Amino acid sequence: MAQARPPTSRDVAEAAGVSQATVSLVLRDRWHGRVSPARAESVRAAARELGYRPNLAARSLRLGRARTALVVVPALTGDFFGRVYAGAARVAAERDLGLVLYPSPEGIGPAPDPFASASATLDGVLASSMAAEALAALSDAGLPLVMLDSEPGRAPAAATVNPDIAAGMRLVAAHLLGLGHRAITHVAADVDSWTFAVRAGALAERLAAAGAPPARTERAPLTVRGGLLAAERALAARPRPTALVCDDDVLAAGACKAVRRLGLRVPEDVSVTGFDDLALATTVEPELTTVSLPAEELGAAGTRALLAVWEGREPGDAVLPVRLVPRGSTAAPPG
Amino acid sequence: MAQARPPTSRDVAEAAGVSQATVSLVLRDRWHGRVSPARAESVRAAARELGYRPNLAARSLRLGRARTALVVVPALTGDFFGRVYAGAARVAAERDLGLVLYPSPEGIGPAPDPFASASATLDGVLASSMAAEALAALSDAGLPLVMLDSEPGRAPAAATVNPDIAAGMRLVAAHLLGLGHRAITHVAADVDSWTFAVRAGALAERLAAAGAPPARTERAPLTVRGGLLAAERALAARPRPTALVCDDDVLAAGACKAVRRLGLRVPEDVSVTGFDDLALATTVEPELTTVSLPAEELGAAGTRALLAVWEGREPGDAVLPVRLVPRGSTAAPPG
DNA sequence: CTTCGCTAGTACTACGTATAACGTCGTTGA
DNA sequence: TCAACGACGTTATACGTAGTACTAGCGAAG
Repeated sequence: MAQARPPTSRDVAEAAGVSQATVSLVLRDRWHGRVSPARAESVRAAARELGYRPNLAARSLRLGRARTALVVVPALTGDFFGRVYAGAARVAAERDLGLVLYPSPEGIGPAPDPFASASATLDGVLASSMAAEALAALSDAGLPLVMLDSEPGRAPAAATVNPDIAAGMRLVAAHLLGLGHRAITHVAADVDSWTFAVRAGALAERLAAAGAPPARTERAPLTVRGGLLAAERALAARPRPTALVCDDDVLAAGACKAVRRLGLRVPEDVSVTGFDDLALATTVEPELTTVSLPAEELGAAGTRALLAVWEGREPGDAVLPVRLVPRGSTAAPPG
Repeated sequence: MAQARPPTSRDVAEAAGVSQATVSLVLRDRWHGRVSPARAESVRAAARELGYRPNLAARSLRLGRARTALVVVPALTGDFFGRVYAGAARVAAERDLGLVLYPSPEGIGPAPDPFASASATLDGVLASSMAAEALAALSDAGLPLVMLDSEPGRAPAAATVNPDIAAGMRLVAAHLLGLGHRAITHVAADVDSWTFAVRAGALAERLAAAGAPPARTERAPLTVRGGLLAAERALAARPRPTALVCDDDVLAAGACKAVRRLGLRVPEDVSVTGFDDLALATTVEPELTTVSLPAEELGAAGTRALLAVWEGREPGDAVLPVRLVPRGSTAAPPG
């Protein structure tokens, strides 16, 4: 039978015939030169025997910190932030720190207090800029904050980690220009966020640099249906665009549907590009030409930045390289 | 300037000119008849003024419990468990309890200790059966455990909450039989899990009840590519099946790809059904006929079951209704 | 005028941990 | 011979909270 009450360090001490202080010293690996190796081993054995787990609440209380960060991501509806979290969790496991995942319930329901729902002492926050609602509550808490995919240098973030969105959009533009496209419509996410502003800016800039006409723009909510409707509007214009540059793979999936709904083909009649390289990109047909973002590395770098802050170093802003992944949704324009 | 150290209940007491005990009484709403309304209000005002937040570590330590549950889900790669969590979070917010999300990094990396990574005192676990790795570590912790999508009545789960998978698969079978299909192949998830065994059993049973020939079976890893390869094998058989029943929408998406890769059409030549009604189901073309599971309700009911356990009631096993969603991927067989 | 009861609080303690400060031996150098 | 020292542990305390047991004051009942 398991005991009703979980064993404490005092129970371990009693079992090993030492004081509670010694147990703490041994299990925290602070015993070298202060406890004999034999005793240390017997303490560890007793702890193992009893199935001792340190009470994290007591530890946090005593230490005044918890080596734990809150990871704030948008509502979990895709695979992108799952990958970000996986990267963060990998680093966290290596460096022995805790992560509490907080999926901001944007548009799903009222946001519970991130702190209360975390139920733990937090001493850092790693947040995606997409989780705007939750950030307000967090900003005035005085915790070190590392932002993912957010404008560098803006307080109160101690550091930012960004994929090189601008370079990605330039690669998309160059790819389409190289195929011969000139009539391009930008299916833009209807979200007021720096990351999307950067996409628009980089696209315009690259087209201008090539002497191509500027892209038209259709705004769309960040859903498949949003992409579909925006693309339908875009394709109704004359002359018809030969390429649709979408801010996101989800929008691109919708755009592909719109193209076919009008009796046209992707990519023969209209090329479509996505962004993010979600699982979705290789699920739909044709598979999407898109920009692959280093999601895992984003989470990992963010976590390292937070560790840097804790250790008193200045992490600075990081920009991670991205990659164009040409697939079946782009081809030379017709004619 | 914010203070270096966050304010404690003692700071609030000093500001309000009362004792720390009074602060605790007032803020925990245990003051009725023990503290005058005027004093109570002044305490609340002082707390607001200072931006007081109770130290959760201290509270957990004192109370010996945290009203916090660990939610164990498989690695976050789709939208299903995001919805489960949203449902759980909704109930948690209503009933004032904390949830810590633990995405089991199956196949992604080594599993960190669920307890250590939660960084909080836990007194319950809500777990999906799909997160097998993490469950081993959890099972011997002596915490109340509510399982989602798992065989009822198996220890150590205190309760289970399941969508009515068997009914769902019977609906699929009836739907296809009604359309006239007789040559059916089951594209089965190659995962040793109760939930998939139930699917196979219900399909076989329903076909037999209708006097139809039994389904053939092709096993597939739970990926788009897995579904594609399995469906290719299935479609190579003679006579060729007229319908592919897939254990999951992801497999169904792959199956659709396989059909088209062989120069056939969905649903004119081959019908395809999915399961789960993921976002994916309405993203691919044609949209998938599938079984919609009440994901949010699954999370909500699981959380309620955990609350029941905490309150000393016996929650019992729950089965939630499912719904067939006919869409474009099924039609009458050719000929 | 005592005593009871009620209101409106306060003092104090325990939760489990980490660590600073403090013994207590046996050994060693002068 | 004795102080000094190192090796090995222990005692005691604080972290912030919740709540139990107490007290003080005061009006009313006896």
